[in-house]
Amino acid sequence: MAFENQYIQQRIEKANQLKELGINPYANNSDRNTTIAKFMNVNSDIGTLEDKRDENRHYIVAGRIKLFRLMGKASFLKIEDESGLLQIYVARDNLPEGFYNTIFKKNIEVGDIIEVGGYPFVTNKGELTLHVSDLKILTKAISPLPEKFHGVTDKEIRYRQRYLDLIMNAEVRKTFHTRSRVISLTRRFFEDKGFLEVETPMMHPIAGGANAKPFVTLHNALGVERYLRIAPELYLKRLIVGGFEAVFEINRNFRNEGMDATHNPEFTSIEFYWAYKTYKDLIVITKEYFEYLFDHLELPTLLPYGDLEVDFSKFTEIPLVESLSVIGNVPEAIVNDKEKIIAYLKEKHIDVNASMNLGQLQGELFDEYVEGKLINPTFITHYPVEISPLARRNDENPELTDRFELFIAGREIANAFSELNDPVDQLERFEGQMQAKESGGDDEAHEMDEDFVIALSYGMAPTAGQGIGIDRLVMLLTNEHSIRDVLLFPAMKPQTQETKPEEEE
RNA sequence: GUCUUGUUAGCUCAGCUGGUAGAGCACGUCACUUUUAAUGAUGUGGCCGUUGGUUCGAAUCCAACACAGGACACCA
Repeated sequence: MAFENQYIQQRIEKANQLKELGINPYANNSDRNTTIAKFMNVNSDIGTLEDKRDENRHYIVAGRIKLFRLMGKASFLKIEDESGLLQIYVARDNLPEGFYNTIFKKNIEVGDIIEVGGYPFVTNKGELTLHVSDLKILTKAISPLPEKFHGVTDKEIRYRQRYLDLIMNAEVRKTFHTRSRVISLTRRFFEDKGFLEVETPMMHPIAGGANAKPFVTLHNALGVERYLRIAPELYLKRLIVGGFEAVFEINRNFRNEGMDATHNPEFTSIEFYWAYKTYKDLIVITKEYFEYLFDHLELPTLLPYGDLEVDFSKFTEIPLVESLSVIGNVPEAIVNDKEKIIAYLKEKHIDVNASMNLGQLQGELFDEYVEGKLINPTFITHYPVEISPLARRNDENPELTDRFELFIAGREIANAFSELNDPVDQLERFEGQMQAKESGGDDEAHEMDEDFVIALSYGMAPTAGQGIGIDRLVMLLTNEHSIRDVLLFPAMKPQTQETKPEEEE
């Protein structure tokens, strides 16, 4: 059972005692009239006063008890609200007759949420403190909090019971404040640029827009399977066909793949599509976007990330094939020769499927020798057409695409390209992907989406589009190294319960 | 999916080459009206992740399983 623990039983008993005394331990309302941060701010002058106190000021604050130091007829407590931590001084003789001994000392403890009224003063040790004359319990906590000094460090508890993590760890709260700011700023940035925020389906008849395994669900009324979306791309481009010229969507994608420090089955991205623009315009807007974020988040352009230091004033560009030799130190003579790449990789004991085409092999080389070395922001441009089924071919070299991916701290942060708007080419690319799937080489190849090809057949203006992984971006900006630390409720395996008795028949 | 490390009180952790459980905090009781992880005294609290095996005897050794962390593989 849930509440059989002895400490919880003790606390339930205290809640019952409060009820018997006519005090509801789950109060209906609070008369709080300021936050702790405002209290600290407004009363920062108290220490300069002659008595170090001002009994004419009166504030009511509320918060959770984090520390309880009881010293006979007086106590010091620390209470915390979202804005900060405040010491309060509670003395017997300042409270109604009997309150201190029968209610306060006996039935109020660490973890409870209380409301206190009183005046500000500064203690002998120099700490701004609220001198309490009224105290009311707002919410009784019947489960005890983790230990006051070490807090909760067990990652499993922190993720499964995130509320405990948030109660105990102020820096975790700060990370999620930053995450919220990033999303809010992103929205504002694109709105200010004239983009329209749209919502496209989360349940797709065809899992398109990326190469990934989807989650499958069943729509009972229609009797059909639906896929949780792996990307919103094909719907957003349909909107460009429809005449919207700049759209964006910030939302979740779902991919039925492994979980690790940089992958969660559901993750947040922004995708935006911009008509009459090319990938070169996207490079410009991406730089502006980062500048905007750093400005508003007040981050230094020389940003530490673990052992690394990322210089956000130094965005560079380099074509993918060139990066193989220049950054990856792969011999220049082999990078455009399929057989030589296979031989080279074999020599380095890297397994490759012999049926891979040149573009895929160049992608392999890039992943192996270049990606991890891209610390400062780097736009890798001109991806091979074979690994870019939705991107426009380059005018000078049709084997390449007008595409880039942005890498920072050795990780992909964004993927962008001038969109393929030739419907016949798009159809052929889908067919090529289907072949790759059937020949067994690539079980995550892109699905055929005929309806999308038909949409393109009505004409999509030249358009550039980009996706940015918000979770990884937040990781970068908050110096976190696991995606779980920037997701409030990361995916976890269920904990095994005792076997259900009714299923034993 | 593979490898690897971990799982002991509400929390943070000890527990050696097997002899049947320890600390700090928290909690209970007592003292204490300016403390800073308050202090002093005293007490309660354990399916030692689960299941099996070895053994006279298992928190400890072995195996399987579950969950978690890390690394690799795949992906964003």
